[in-house]
Amino acid sequence: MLAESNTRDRILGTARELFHARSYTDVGVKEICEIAAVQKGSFYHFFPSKRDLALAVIEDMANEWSDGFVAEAFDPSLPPMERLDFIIDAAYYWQKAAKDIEGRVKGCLFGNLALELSTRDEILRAKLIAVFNRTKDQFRVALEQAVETGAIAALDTEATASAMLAYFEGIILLAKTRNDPDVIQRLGPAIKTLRIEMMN
Amino acid sequence: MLAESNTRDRILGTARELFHARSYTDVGVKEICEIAAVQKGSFYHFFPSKRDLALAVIEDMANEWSDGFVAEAFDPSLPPMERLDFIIDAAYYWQKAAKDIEGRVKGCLFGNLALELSTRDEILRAKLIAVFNRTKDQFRVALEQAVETGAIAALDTEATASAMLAYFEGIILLAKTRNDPDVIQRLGPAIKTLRIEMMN
DNA sequence: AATTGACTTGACCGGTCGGTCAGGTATCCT
DNA sequence: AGGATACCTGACCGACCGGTCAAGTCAATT
Repeated sequence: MLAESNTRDRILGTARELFHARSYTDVGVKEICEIAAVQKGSFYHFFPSKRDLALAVIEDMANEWSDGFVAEAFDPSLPPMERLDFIIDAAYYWQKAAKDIEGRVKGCLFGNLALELSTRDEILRAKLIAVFNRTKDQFRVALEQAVETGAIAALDTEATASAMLAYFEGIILLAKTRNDPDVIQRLGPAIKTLRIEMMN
Repeated sequence: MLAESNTRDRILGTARELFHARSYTDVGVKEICEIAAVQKGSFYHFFPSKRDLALAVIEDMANEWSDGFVAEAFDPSLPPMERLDFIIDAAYYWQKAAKDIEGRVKGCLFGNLALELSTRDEILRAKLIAVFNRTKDQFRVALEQAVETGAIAALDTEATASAMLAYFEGIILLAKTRNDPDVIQRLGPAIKTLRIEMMN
């Protein structure tokens, strides 16, 4: 087999786009199938249920996110605090591209799904937590190195990393609500001012 | 008429609770009617559509939010920077109460609806922006007074207020995803460390 | 050549969705 | 008293939802 089943990938790809642009509930499997040019029955050959599709979408996107977007921004050869600017920049350009092309700031797929589904499905929620934790750890490593190199004063790197992740998701939420990517550019750099001291 | 139509209020109240606990799409008007003990036809006597109900819920909750929760936390007799601790505390106790009673951190109704609906309905989105703006203005006033009284150095109060709102929503998003109100308590106080300098 | 099994097709299912409507009751105004 | 208006009842609607299934197709294996 040449393409290792591109049908599955087509489903996965269109589902990801549609879920991101709208929401899980708002997008039906019928619509996904039509756009992916796949028959309903084929869909259910690859995914036992719509929920399992969501699981696969998260997994798929999480890898691309960790290995692409985040990995590039958190480039270890960069000075640690500069990585924060990089990830803000990356988020800005990404959302701006969506706005320019589709007219809409789509926000963070994980944040969107987290608010929509975390009260409904524990397994989905666990997956989302794992994605958030991986991103938080990237922040934490950068902070640890910044402390080591003396770029910033000692602080609670674990808590501050979580705070930065929260702020990151918060400004994207606000940018999506206002449908204005500039929010990220304007508010983003302040992520470097967040500090949580060590508790004794 | 004694109660000025408590039917409408019952619909509004149960809709608010259900939308908050789950989501707009996930809750049907049938379910709302059953719990509110109202007939379907009565529902559509008071609200032309489910969307208009959402509009009314936001309006209703926004008033309670502004006049209750936020107004108390942003008590003008408090030192300005202390108000920030108050609103974090209030958010914490609110989410903790939900967790203790219902087992779930429900998050911020406005944030939830913003991510769910802002790509789908422009009027709903405008209403949500208005709510966010009112809250942001409360942050801004507190910051302005803090600068006036010399409690903090001069900064861009408008931008910093937006940043604080974003951080506020971000930690609530994270607390909801982790289903852990302590996230708010741990990360919340760092809201005071956020700073955006004036642009020249 | 026969068999297997992954993949595809498209009709079909029961259930639920938001919304409608004809009819009824209670209250207030004239 | 009579009528208008506000509110309520519950059966009903077409559309759409996620999901099923019997009947294929086709390429690789034996």
